[in-house]
Amino acid sequence: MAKQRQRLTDRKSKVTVSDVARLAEVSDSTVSRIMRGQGLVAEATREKVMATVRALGYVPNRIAGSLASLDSRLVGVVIPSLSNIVFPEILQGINAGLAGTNRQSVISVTDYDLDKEEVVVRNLLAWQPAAVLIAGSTHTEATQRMLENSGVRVVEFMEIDHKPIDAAVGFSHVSAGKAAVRHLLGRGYRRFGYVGYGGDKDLRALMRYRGMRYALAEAGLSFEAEVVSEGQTTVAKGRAQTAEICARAPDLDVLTFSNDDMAVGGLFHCMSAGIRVPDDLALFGFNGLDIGRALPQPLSTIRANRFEIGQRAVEACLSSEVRPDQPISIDTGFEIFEGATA
Amino acid sequence: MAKQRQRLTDRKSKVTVSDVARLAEVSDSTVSRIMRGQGLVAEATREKVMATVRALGYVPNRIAGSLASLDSRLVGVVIPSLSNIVFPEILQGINAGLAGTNRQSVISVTDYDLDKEEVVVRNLLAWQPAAVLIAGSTHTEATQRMLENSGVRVVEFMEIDHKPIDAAVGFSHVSAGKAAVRHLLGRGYRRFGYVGYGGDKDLRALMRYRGMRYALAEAGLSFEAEVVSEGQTTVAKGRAQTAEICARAPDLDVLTFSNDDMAVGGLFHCMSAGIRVPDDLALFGFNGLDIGRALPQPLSTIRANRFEIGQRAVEACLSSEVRPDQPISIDTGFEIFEGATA
DNA sequence: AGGTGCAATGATAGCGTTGCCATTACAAGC
DNA sequence: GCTTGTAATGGCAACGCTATCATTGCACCT
Repeated sequence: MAKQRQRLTDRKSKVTVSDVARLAEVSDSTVSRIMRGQGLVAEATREKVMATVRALGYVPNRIAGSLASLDSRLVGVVIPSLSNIVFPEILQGINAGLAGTNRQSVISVTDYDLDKEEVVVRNLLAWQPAAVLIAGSTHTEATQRMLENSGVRVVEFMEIDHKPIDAAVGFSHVSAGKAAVRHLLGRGYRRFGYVGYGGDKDLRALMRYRGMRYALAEAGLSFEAEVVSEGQTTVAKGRAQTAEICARAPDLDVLTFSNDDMAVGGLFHCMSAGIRVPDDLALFGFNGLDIGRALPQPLSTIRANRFEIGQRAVEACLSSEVRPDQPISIDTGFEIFEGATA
Repeated sequence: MAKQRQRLTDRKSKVTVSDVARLAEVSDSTVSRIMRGQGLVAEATREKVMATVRALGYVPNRIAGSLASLDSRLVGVVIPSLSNIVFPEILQGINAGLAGTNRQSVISVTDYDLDKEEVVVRNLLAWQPAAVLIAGSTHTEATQRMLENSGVRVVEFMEIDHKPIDAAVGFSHVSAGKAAVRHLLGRGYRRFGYVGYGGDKDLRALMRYRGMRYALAEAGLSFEAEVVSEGQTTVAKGRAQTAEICARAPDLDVLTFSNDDMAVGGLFHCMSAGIRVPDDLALFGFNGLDIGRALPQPLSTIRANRFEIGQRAVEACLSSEVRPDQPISIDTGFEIFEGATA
């Protein structure tokens, strides 16, 4: 005699396929087929079932569905921050790429912390995603191993300076740093200062910085002053740090910033302090943000197409279920925007 | 004789609890207990099992776990946009509130489109979230019904101008609009212009606008000119639209903007056009963004604590599994930031 | 010796769906 | 009439885990 277990049932009197099937006088299979829009179903049956679906307010349980079909339709996205406008822009590209597919993104934020990234990746993989899109190519050993062993497609976006696990989409930050400095050297600047943030947390900012130093060294130069802060990038920080570097090293030609937010802050300082830009001091940002273009004096900067990075990252992982034989890198490039501040 | 079905097995040679259990010579239950950190387990057993977990690279399948325990540990978050900095800030508050709990957020974006919101909510509910946090209180009828019938906790954040389904966290945008205008009237401004975006999409901007009109009408006044655009808020748009309104109505005292982005653009236009702020023309924004404070001339605006909104929204829905008898509204308030542009 | 209580572990039935057949109904062809 | 083919539907195990008992082993009492 079967013992009747009670379990957590009664919980929320959820409506299930079986409820719908019973009321519509069809089998579970038929309801399932209709809800998924797959397989052959007579029009009359479909209407009858849909009517009861509406009547009962049935919402399919994707958790059960994913378990049964062994496909979660999820794409995990791992980014370091949401407050840096750059990442929301990439997310828009990702969502655009995902639109029309039946895939859905799940976003996790690491706060530029590789240990947090490890936790976040573990949690993500537990949801059996079809693919993982992750910012950057520097991870803890454990993260690296998890991603490799997971078997799912992994696209590392933002940078292509390292060899990817599976695929990478972005551009070379080292090259971008070099390009910025070479451009400024070409315009005659010689006395460089650097204003940055993120310390050793924002690894891409660090790579650009390295590229800049490399290009300076080529010309027998180096940064004559640097002011770097921790934490997130803000206009206010850029302003304060620019004030500081100006006080510390008054004879600089040009300041390069870790990004546009900071550079805009720098410009605001100059406006307030009566420093003429670019005659007294030139400013050069990075990212090509909207705000830089709208300034009274458009900001000189390097522009990268972030929306495209997101979109192509999605394409890269949706193109095939299996990883390529050789890791692939997709270069989305960058361009110098001359502006009026350098 | 049992027929041996093949099914999609072999798929990814996934490691399961049973695999771990067999190798560690314990039962599935014990492995499960250890992975969840619940129930009594001898230290020696734990170590033995964890060793095999590491050896096999076992990652628990949360899909199966959620189905079995009838608890997904997911909190759905629905926001209109990621490019409007305001929402990432709220997300940070939400993540902060979720930290330490075992809950995890899942973010969906609606692009200020109520029909898209409906789709997004349906997809979210299919994942059986423990709660749904959704921006705003205006939804399609179907969305409203789904949320009501889902039985899960629902927190509508950003505004408290409407009666919520379950709970609301935010402030009154109508009051904020009124407060802005009354403040400006108090400072002697009489000839008002409005520069906005979002048309009838951004419903909260619209409510603030209504509040402004109401307060103007109280004083026997109205907007003498308005320039409104579609789409998302940008500094560039603010600049262009300010130029337009200045050309169209040169005698205005003060411009109120739908938000700070637009107002910053307005200030940039004034700088370029040689319009003295606030003597020739005063500017008043909304949101209290970081950039407004860092300007050479701090932007006059209204500040709301968005991080707190996110955090308290989480608190509200985690405090209890069941809805309160009466819908509750939590007012996080706002404050006028005097600044130097009005 | 025989109970008692508790720590530790095991066995198993679901959780709500879907994949994979099997089955039915009915029209067309011989 | 009897296959044969195809559209439509049904039955049921399996997905990987956890909730809920049941059981075992052992120290400690009386």
